[in-house]
Amino acid sequence: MIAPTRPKAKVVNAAQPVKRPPRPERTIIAAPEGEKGQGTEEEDNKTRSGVTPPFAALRDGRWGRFFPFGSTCLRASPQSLPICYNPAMSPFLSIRRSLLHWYDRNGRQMPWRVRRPGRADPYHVLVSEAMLQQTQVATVIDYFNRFIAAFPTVEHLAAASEQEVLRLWQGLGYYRRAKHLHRAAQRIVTEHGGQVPRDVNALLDLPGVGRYTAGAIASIAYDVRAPILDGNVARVLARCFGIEEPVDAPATRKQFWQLAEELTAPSRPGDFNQAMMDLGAMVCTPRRPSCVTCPLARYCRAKATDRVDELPRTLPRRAPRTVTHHILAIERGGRYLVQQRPASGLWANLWQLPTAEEVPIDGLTAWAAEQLGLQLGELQPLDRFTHQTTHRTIRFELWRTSVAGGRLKRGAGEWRALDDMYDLPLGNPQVRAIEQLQAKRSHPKRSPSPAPT
DNA sequence: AATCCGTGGTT
DNA sequence: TAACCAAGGAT
Repeated sequence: MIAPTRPKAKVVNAAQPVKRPPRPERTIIAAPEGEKGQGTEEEDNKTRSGVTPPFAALRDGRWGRFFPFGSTCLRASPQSLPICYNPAMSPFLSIRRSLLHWYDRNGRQMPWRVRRPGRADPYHVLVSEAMLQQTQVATVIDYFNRFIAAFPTVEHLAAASEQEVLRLWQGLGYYRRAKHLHRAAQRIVTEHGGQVPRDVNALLDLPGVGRYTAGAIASIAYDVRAPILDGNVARVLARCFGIEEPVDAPATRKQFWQLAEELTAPSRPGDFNQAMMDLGAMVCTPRRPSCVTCPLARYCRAKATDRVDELPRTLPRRAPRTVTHHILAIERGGRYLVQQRPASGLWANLWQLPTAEEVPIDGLTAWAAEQLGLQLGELQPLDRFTHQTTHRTIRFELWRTSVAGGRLKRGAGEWRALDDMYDLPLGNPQVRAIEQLQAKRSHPKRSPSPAPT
């Protein structure tokens, strides 16, 4: 099998992003006037039987009227295209119908997703959408089931402690989401009578709920015609409409939202939005999309111009910074000192063994005296590992030590047995450190540990 | 507006 | 395998 060499997908990232060749004027297709606003099934049907309406198109920020998919519409790829949409139907209507038809046969089943005619529990949608932010479906499912088992209703969640919520969130990452979801539940109980709001603006007012999440909840839980724009939708739109601008550039995000709003089906907005995301996750994938099974292939400009592997473009990212943290396992009478992290920043409100962040080894003694009020015994190296986050590569070094003097400062932590630490919410590096302590607690002498550097 | 916030999956 | 990406939001 011959694999043709493909150009790298991220052209913007590969080279210097400073100078991009001037691009032809930008054009984004949008719906004709008649399809804007709160559409209905009747409106869909009416337009469907009518004449192809001219499309409004956005060119360099100015709106004009053009015929859909004609050579005048998208200057980025002016060659004539074999577009095979039903000429009696606007492309938006064709796209909606094709996508919903595909979704009815290929849509995924999920614990929080109930197929028509029944609809999902709005509380379940709220919880799932909070968990799904920047997190894949497969990762979320087990967390969602455990979470709903622990907090079956919004009242249960509102009444829980933040520690309980964080403990169920442990391992999912972006722990601020847990705090926001918890507070959102409390406000839903006190301000909305225990009912997840149906109104997008009321949803937007909840902590942790942005434009995407508000649209997702309104459309999926209540079938309100609210648009969504997530990574999947942005990718599908960029390819389907051949949009060359970086999808994560603020200037283009506005236009993607506009496009998403006008494309969202009036009759089944919840299913339409989920269909776009399923399509992006299952067919129109970031790499090697399955165009042969794509229900939108007929309309796809990226496919017609053989640019599927080029789109969507993204802005270049900053390289993560590398830092070193020292974890101190301070033992006293079979227990270890643990403390809660600050309420903001990395692993906010989670617990940890005292960890000196970006402190050189020869400063650890002074650090412990200042932060904990303790004089440390000899430092015994136990483990070292690296941990990746989005913006940092953290090199962790784990040391076991004892208390040689001093008195623990107030609020600096508490002493716990290793086996009792799993009651506390912990980030992954701390879990690993505690597991190392457990594995080596009966062999405190020599170990194939890192040499201190 | 640019940066931060976690972890796991994919190629 | 290193880079990219994921049902984004807050500051």
